[in-house]
Amino acid sequence: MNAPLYPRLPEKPTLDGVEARFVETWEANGTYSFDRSASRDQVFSIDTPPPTVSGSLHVGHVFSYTHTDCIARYQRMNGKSVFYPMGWDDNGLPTERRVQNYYGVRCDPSLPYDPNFEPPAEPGKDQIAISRRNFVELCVRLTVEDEKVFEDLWRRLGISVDWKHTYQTIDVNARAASQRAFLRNLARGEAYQSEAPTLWDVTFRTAVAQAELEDRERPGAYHRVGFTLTENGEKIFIETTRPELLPACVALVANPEDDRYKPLFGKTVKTPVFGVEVPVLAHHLADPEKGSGIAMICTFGDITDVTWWRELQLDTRPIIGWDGRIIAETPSWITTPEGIKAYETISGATTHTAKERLVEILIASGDLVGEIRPITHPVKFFEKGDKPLEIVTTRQWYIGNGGRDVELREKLLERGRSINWHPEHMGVRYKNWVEGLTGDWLISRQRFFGVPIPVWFKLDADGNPLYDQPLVPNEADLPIDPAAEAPAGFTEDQRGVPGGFIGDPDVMDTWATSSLTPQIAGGWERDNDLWNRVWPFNVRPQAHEIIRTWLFSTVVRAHLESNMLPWSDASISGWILDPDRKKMSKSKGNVVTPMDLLDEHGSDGVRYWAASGRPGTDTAFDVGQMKIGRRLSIKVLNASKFALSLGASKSASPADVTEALDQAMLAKLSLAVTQATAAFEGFNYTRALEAAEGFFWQFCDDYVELVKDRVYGANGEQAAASAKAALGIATETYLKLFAPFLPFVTDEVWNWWQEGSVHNSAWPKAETISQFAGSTSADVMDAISDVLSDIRKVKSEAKVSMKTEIVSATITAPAAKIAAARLAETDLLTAGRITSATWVEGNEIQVEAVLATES
RNA sequence: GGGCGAUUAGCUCAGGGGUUAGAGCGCUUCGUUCACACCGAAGAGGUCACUGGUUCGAUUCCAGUAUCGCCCACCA
Repeated sequence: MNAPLYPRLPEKPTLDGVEARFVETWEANGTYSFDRSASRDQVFSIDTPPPTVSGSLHVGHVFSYTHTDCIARYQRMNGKSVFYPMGWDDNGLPTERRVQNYYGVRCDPSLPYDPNFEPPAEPGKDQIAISRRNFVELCVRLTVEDEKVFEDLWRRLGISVDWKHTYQTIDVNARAASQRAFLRNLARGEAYQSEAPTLWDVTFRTAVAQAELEDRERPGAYHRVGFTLTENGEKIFIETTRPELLPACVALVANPEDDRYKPLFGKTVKTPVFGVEVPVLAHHLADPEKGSGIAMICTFGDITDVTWWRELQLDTRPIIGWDGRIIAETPSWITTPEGIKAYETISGATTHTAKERLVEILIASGDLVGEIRPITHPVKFFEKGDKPLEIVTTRQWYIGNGGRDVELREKLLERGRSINWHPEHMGVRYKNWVEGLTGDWLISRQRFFGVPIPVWFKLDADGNPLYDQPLVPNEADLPIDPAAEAPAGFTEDQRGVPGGFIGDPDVMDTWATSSLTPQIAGGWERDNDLWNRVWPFNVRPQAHEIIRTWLFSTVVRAHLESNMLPWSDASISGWILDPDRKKMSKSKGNVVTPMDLLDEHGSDGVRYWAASGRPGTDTAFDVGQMKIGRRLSIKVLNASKFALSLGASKSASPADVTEALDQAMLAKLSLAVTQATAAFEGFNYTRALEAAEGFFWQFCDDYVELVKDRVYGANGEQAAASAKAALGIATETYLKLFAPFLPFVTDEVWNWWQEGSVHNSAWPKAETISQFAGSTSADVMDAISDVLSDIRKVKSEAKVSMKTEIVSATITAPAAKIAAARLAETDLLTAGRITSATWVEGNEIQVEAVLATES
């Protein structure tokens, strides 16, 4: 016996233990390390989405991160140094909530920092008030634990990130980058403060941006209320769903074309009960079809009110406070005894209670007429909130995003058109969003666990903040916390004192930080060497529902700071749907734990399912697909073992491949490589997988069967060598084609007979493989497969074993097919166990056979 | 109200102006136990949502309709 060709080839291949082993090997060998010596054109950089760590990972994460990983692995094999960092989004409200519940604490920014604070082992009944810095420390402590769990899952799934490059959206670098970018926006006049009507969540007591809104259908009711024309006492009826805002009424409005109300324009009416005189005005947004065709404008019931208030330059008469309750103090514009009395009954009440009480008063006074008509209508909510938003006038920070600047908007639209969208139609969502912007980007939030707005305000002699002259820190000192540090030229004991200063109490919107993920991960202004190798990034992978938020805001920041796109390509993934075609969500109880899936179906199996979900397409959660992936992995294991045990050679030259069948198979392989490569270049991992899979099954089912006998030497040494050369090239190549999808099994097989990792090997080149195919066409392989299939059919229909001998066969086929198939006639007859064959020209492939009688 | 996408086999999905529309699962039948029972082979199964139009030819292109999903909208 000769020494075995491949000593590492196992007797009985298995997937058991493969995942744990390679997770360790890859880490130890730095298989996925980013090569910092590569120049920008040799780098492929990925702006990885940072998952929210306060939640749990679900199948949707596994799905979309696999897509990106397949692309990353292809690029790495294709010779790029792949910059594939991982971020954790641990900034913002979800983490705050989790920390409050987990430790039983709440943040009180007015408290001083306590360096010795330790949370209780068990959260107590009453929340303990702690300083912002203490609170943030707890947030960091908890998120570090959560992030470990995430990392373990990603490693197990085979996500090929370089774990030396991680960031948190609350870490020092992220805070410094957010503050630096903000200060530059401020210096250039792109960031500004404004005292303006703001969408306000009364539960969280924070402002909310346009991008964070969602509509929810809520019950409401039309109330028909009479106003009195000042000049003659005539009644004008309006319909409103918010009668409690009557004391905030500043005008009535109707459409300028509405003949019913034309005579009233310019005149005044008095509000019922409160007796406040307000004008009747015309505006094109007033819809004659709605209600009675004339509406009351209040400050502020909805955002149309804000538009009217701004465009018609109306008075401001707010009655709703930051807590969502009617302001306690009776407003100055209510002067009649009846009005004051009515206001006192609703003062301090929630809007809900105020509505009930005021309706009673209006009914009693006869000003509310007819039936109250219940309706269902959409109401604006903060996407994370439980109560309808109110509109409250507050001082907030904004960054220009084109919402109020036509020129900037056009530039941002142009940026959107320059992105390579995958799939292409996703670009429309960007366009729609930018065209629909109605205001600038509100970035300040009245929360604690976030990046502080890095400014202070000087206090005048009376202790009033001078908001128009913010004091800013030096960039070198970032990040700073204005609640804990004093500005230059001041000392901490001057905080809050007349003539001293105060820190801006607000933090930035979470998107104000995550809009800088390329800058944070890429070392902007922190590691110029790294930055110049990765910026601008190649691709932003993300989900479609956050195009308006994450994607758009990242484009805005890059445009303002660098005057360029942050990446050339955007790869948009779909959602996971449950079998009812609904988006999977926790509340429905249909979320499956990813780790359980990996245990059951194997990482490669789960990845196969993920990779079969096409770019941008919502995909059904389907364990069937995972089982197929697992089956494919096992097939790769067995087929490879067989090919190698047959003597597949490691280093063949084109001259070795002399047999037509072998050449035809390699021609097919070359075609598959061409298709897979083109698909990957277009970010279409699914099509690349299909190309690999299509080849592989034909290779297993037909080619291997056809060469079995020849490779053992049935037709001589040279014919056997040809098969061994072809088997070797095919095995090496399909392992590479599958490597981005099935990283574990492919590296396992690679290790049996090659050095290093398949993931660091070179992506196959179609031209190289076609040299081995010579002039033989890929069609020849298909013709042979077709005839082989018909030979099997004869046996299958006769219900006999495939091993049954055929004494003689008549094979009918079109001339071209005959010519092609006969190039491999010997292999075909051997595999079909056909003693003699007659070839006849005809329209269709058909095999008639005389079967040997079974012994 | 505006926009985008989808509608193809029982199921999950590909495809594409040109013979007979594909894959996997499931199903039926058969086979096999020195590559693979986490196996193999063969087979059955489709009016390509509907209505028009362009074309020699439409499942494919165009227009409209319906249903579903998503995004957006000024929600009195």
